[in-house]
Amino acid sequence: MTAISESTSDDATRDRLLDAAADIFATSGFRAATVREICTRAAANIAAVHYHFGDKETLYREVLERVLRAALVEFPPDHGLPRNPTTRDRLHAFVHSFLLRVLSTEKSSRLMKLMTREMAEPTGALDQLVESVQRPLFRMLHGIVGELAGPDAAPDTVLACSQAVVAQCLFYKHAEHVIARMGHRLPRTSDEIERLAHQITEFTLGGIERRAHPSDGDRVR
Amino acid sequence: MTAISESTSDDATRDRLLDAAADIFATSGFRAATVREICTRAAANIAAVHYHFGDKETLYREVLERVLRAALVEFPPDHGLPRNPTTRDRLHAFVHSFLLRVLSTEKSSRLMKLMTREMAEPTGALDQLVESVQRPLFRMLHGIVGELAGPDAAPDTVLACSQAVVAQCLFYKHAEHVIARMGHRLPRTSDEIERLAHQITEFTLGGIERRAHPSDGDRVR
Amino acid sequence: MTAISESTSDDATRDRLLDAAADIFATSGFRAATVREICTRAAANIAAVHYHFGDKETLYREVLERVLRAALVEFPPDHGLPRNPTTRDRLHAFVHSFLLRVLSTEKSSRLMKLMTREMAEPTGALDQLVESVQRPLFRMLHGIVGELAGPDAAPDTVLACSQAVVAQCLFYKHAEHVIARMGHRLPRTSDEIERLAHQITEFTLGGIERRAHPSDGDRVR
Amino acid sequence: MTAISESTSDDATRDRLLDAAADIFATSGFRAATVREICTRAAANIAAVHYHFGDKETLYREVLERVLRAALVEFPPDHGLPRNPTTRDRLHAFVHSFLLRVLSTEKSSRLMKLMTREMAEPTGALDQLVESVQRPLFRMLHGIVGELAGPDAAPDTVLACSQAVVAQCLFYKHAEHVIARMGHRLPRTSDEIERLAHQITEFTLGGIERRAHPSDGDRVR
DNA sequence: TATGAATGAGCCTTCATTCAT
DNA sequence: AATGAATGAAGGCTCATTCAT
Repeated sequence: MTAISESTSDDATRDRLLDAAADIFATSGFRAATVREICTRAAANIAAVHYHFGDKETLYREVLERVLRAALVEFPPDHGLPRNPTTRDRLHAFVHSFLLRVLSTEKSSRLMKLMTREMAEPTGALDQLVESVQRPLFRMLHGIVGELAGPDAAPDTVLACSQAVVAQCLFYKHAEHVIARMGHRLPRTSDEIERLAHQITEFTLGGIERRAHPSDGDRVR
Repeated sequence: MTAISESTSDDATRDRLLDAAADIFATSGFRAATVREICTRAAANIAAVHYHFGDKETLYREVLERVLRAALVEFPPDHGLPRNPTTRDRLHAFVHSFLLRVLSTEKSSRLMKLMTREMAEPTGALDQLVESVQRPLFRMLHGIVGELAGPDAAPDTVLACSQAVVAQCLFYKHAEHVIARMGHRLPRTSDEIERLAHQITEFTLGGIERRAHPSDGDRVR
Repeated sequence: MTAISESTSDDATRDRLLDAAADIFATSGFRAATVREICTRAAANIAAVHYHFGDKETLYREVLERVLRAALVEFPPDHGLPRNPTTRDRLHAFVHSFLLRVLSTEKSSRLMKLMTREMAEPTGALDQLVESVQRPLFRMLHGIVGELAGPDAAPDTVLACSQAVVAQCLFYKHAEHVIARMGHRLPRTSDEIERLAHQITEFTLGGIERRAHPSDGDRVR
Repeated sequence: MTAISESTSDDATRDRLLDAAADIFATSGFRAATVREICTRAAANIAAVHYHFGDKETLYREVLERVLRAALVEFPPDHGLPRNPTTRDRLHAFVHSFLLRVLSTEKSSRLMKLMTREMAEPTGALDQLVESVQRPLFRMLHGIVGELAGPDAAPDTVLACSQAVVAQCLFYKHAEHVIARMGHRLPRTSDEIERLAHQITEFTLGGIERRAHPSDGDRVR
């Protein structure tokens, strides 16, 4: 009942609940996941979720936030950047870390699908994530793309190109099942992810150049 | 009692069910949608879904297939193509029609979200759709990109560039809510969609060129 | 609409319904059988049962009665009796025909299970059957047993012995599944049924004798 | 709130459910019985059956097993046997206890009808009961009949005579309704049951004797 | 006469949440 | 602080029956 004993035992159960919930939400989605299953896997009482988090949705939000933060810590957007990076280096690092967060480990991968799900079908947990995580990231990307496009590029163009980068990165998570069903290989290993990062970076550089300097003419027929 | 009302009402209930189901599935997703609500909105009895479709999932599949086919009829991938189109024209038409299917009308837009949802969280209805709809479309796109990249382009490159096109088009539907929450404008009017189609086409052409002819050097810093 | 065309077409559907219902009731029991399945198998409309019989239960009663009458016609209780039968012959014929009705053909066998079911769980269809079929049969058996027991036998004894005969015959239908599960063979062929009839007859004669002439002493330890 | 009511009410709901289920299953059978009615009679919530038993069928199996075990404890097959029983005593005790289990108290009687029902229309709960209860009982009976028939009796004969015993005992439960409808009295009181046990025992002894020693000739015409 | 779409009551089950202990 | 039995609303589905044609 004291603060000490409280925080000790509590936190253990609380953490087990968060871990179990992450697994089960990732596997089944928000609706299909059941509080009972989460508590069972966490070796906790059926009432534990209500006790520690109030309700299922609050638990879900905490899981989402926690997972996203952990991924950002493991793979920050300046991941693997050299000392004096070029703008291109920074774009590549952004893309590469994005893909790593989204595709790398089995666990992280499954958990990141929650984000994809959330984007297609927001449950209300999305709002806070947009503000605390996605907006800063996108702002960083927007800055990089702005530098690449140059000072004369139209704001619309910079925005569209930035969105194209995000679109390409998310696609491999979002369309995961369709890609697999079409018979195409999904990047899983470090090498595959690195190669994909390179491809996206190059593709993007080409796109930006053409959008930013249309005066060069259409070299492609 | 007249011959007219007779023939009209033959499949009236069935059609009303399909319409109502499209609305509600689009709004709530498969799991959250309830048969009761669908029947109520269709002004039909609770048992009507079972009578006409067997179960909820079959109704869902029929809605999905029906919506997709209707969209493809309204906006075919060669939508608005001139008599003797260049390859670039064909890419633009593909992208433009894709966006129109996904973003244009309020109704179609909401319905297409079902596809996005399905891609993130397949229910089994996806398989048949991949085969009957998505694979042929992707093959067409792959052909176009192959022509643009030229005969010397690596197969991997052509595939990746094709995926980049799909990724950009889907993004505006898939990340709809996030885009809105970030304060960016979603293309809704014909003009906006047309402009976006142009942007994606140009971006893609730039990307393909750079990926296909890397020897040109990195003109962007 | 004339009486002629009426009876022709009607009777055909009606008969198909009765046949189909017999099969399905026999297989699934009254509750588990569905009107839809019966109509489908009879290649009739879903409303046909209501049209021809009023409701499911009336159809059931007609099936039951029809099956029982058919079995009694095929295997009457004096089945195979010689010209001047002894009382023992008549007992044997009674038992044998009883077993044949209950065990012989696959179809008849399954249908007779309806009777067993009905005895354990009467649906209201039993009353009329008791009166029209079972009471006359039992009266005949009671007469036979009375002759065998002799004029001095107590009424109670005659009744109990008659019931013992019925009990033995019904057992092989009623406990069918348990017998099979215990690993014992169920009589199916004519020979097996005939042998069982002989066994039951002999057992019964022994029982009657001992009950009717207890003065003989207990020869069995 | 007291310790007493606490420990008592631990499984109170579960027990009330079992009692209510026994009543209602006995009256209506498995299919016709509804979970709602059971819960209502047990003064429990509609979800209580799921919580305590998982589903309707598991509840049914537990009721069946419980009823059978209780009956076997109250009336074991050596019920009322003297110190040094003869084989005939043991047959009588077997028959008598069988009848008591099946016919005695109102409650037990109704519950035992579940077994009868189960035998005519097994739901899958029968298998375990056959193994755990019926097979050992039948083996015991088979031993008794074997002793009575003597070492020279054919195995077939011993089996058939044993089945005849079971058939006679079950008949009064299985054909309960028919017997009543025919106007014959069903044994209910201890005296009536005892008299019936005596009748069946004697009838069986006579039957066994005749089947086992056919050389004695047919004393009954 | 015969159809088959439509009805509505009801069943089993599921699940997040609550509450007495 | 923590439990787990109990709750009650709701969901998908089934089926005999009805009714307009």
